[in-house]
Amino acid sequence: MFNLFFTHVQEKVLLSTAEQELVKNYFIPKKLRKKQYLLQEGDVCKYLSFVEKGLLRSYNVDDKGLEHMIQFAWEGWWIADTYSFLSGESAAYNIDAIEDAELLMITLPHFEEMTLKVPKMERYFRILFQNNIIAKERRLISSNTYSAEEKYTKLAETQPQLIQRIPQNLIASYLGITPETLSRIRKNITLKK
Amino acid sequence: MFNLFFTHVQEKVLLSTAEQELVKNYFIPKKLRKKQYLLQEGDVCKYLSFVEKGLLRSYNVDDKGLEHMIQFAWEGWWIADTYSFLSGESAAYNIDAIEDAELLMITLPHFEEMTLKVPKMERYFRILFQNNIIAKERRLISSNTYSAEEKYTKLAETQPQLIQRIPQNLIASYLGITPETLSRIRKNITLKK
DNA sequence: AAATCTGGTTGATCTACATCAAGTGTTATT
DNA sequence: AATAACACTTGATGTAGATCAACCAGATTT
Repeated sequence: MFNLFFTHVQEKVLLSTAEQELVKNYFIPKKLRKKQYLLQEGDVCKYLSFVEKGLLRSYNVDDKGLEHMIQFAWEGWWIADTYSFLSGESAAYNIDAIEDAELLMITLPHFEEMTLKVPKMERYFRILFQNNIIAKERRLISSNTYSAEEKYTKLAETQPQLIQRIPQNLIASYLGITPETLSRIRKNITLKK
Repeated sequence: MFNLFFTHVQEKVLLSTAEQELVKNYFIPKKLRKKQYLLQEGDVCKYLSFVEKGLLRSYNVDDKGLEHMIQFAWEGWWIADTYSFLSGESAAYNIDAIEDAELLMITLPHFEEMTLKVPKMERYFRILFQNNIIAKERRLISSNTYSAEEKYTKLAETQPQLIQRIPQNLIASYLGITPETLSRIRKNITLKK
């Protein structure tokens, strides 16, 4: 269950067997069926989750009921409902499974405790978050700078796996465009060739 | 020189006097005049900088020569040229001063070393980055979800200092709209009242 | 096997915002 | 004091992409 997890962690920090055992105990394994929500209705707890298997998405729903993709996560990636504890937004925040998935979850209080008990995990997450900031910055610039077609082609170049695995309508939302526009863009691209 | 710096660090972690001394030695103080670049032309070193005084901006320049604001930073904030070491972008990345500024800079190699030597700083940055991710996520959703007017009014509500202190044309770029559009939006808002 | 649902395509129309262009007031520069 | 440079405004026009609507194919449910 923790195979992929430790493979990924060990790429950034080296844990002793004892540390590994400590870390393991903070995580709760969970399986999700396609379309199932990560959180049950009314669940107030915030989680950070590592994806061992499958594919998830996080998204919010605006006041008009439209979904906006925030992130996709598959094997080897983390996903969290971080956004939701920022107040002042009249938006719902959800995580659910696009494909059947297996996760390792940790609550935020346990996360804080673990990073104190195992400083190497503190380091692991500092590095992870640092890289994530860069990725988000890049996406932000892309969103403000490029046309819909440029955004799509850049995504297709940098993250081909994403294009293959994720339904077009969700990719459209991730890029901040409508499914119709994405469909036309794709048609246009194939015509060019 | 380090007053504000340690005030901010101590909000998240408590450093001993010895640790403070250690940390201090990794930082290089620097003063910048309005419009001066943080990096000299050809400077390859990447820095992370804490703003003690003044106001900076980071931005990139696309292939059409247009500037796109990435971040603003004033007293108590950090700014970095993180984006630039991602390859595959035909874009220049700059940091410069909007107002005269005083900084504390650390190179990336020193940063890595410091976090290893002073684990509390590792923790400080993990928390800092975690919060930054949430902020960027929020900005990304805003960018994909809302109209130009909504983006501006939301920014004005959540970051009024930013509106007061930063020239309109830069705010426009930060929101991914043109200065002309922002001008019209502001006119429109005052007319409504 | 029929019916419903889901993801994608295509067309017609509409609109928010960009672009181009000219003009104003204020702050630097010589 | 004259002039240039800069931040902002206002108007006229163009366009990328949204919206609305109908349709289709494959998968899922009954």
